[in-house]
Amino acid sequence: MADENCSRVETALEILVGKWKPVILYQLFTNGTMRFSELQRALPDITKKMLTSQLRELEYHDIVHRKIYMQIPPKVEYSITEYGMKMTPLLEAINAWGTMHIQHLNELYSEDRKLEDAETK
Amino acid sequence: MADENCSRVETALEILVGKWKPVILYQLFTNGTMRFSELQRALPDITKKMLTSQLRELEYHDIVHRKIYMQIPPKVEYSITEYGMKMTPLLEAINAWGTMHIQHLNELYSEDRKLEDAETK
DNA sequence: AAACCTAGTATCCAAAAAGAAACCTTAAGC
DNA sequence: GCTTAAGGTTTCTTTTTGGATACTAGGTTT
Repeated sequence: MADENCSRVETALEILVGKWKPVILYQLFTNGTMRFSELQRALPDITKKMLTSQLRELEYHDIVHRKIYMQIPPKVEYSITEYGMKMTPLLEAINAWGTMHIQHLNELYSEDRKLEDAETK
Repeated sequence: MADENCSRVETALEILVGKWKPVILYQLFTNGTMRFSELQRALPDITKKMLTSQLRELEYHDIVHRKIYMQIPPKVEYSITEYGMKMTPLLEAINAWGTMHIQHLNELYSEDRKLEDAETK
């Protein structure tokens, strides 16, 4: 019972973590449908391998849809599924909390920065 | 601008990820104040090293408070800070989404299980 | 005087995740 | 018949995480 709540939280987190998923989701949420190469261009620091694996995981979770055009050279389009759209409130909640928390950390540790500023003068 | 929203999401996630943080938070949220050894007993699979490092990170983020009693043998108590309590709605949102998502995955991939069931007969 | 207690550190090692770079496919264009 | 294009996969290396074990401090108990 103790661990059931946790496993749900952990399940939810699995989908978000992996360093690149938030940015990938962000791209797809804001740009709608995107080709593989468009995602690569939008996220220059991610390798093909990583991009592929993260997209596959999101696809497995029914968050992202992968549409293959049978043509050469290949064309593959990625988009957020209808089910994936249901994540919007969650992402917004996380975003809101993150925003507030960055602010909070700033207030907590701003003393350090004041000292640094004073030293550089 | 594209990455600012992401960085907030990522900041929020940093606090939750690290495999053990959700369980640690769960313990502290449900049990209130706990000693180091109590946490160890409640989470037998986590090593001292991990428990220490996760608690220190949570402490840095002002989610967890660490109270040291100057006595021998040492006594240290951990608890959720007042600020940390503000995470409750977020944790509940993540938990709710996770619950729904597990259900969704079940429905999506239950075909496999039906086949397995048929085979074992 | 030896052993025990708590809350850790320190050191070393294994495993997992991530990155870099080369390779693959197949049709069209030069 | 060589190159290009898109969307990957494969292989190898590096980095990051996590775990096991031993050790510490210093007062209390045996």
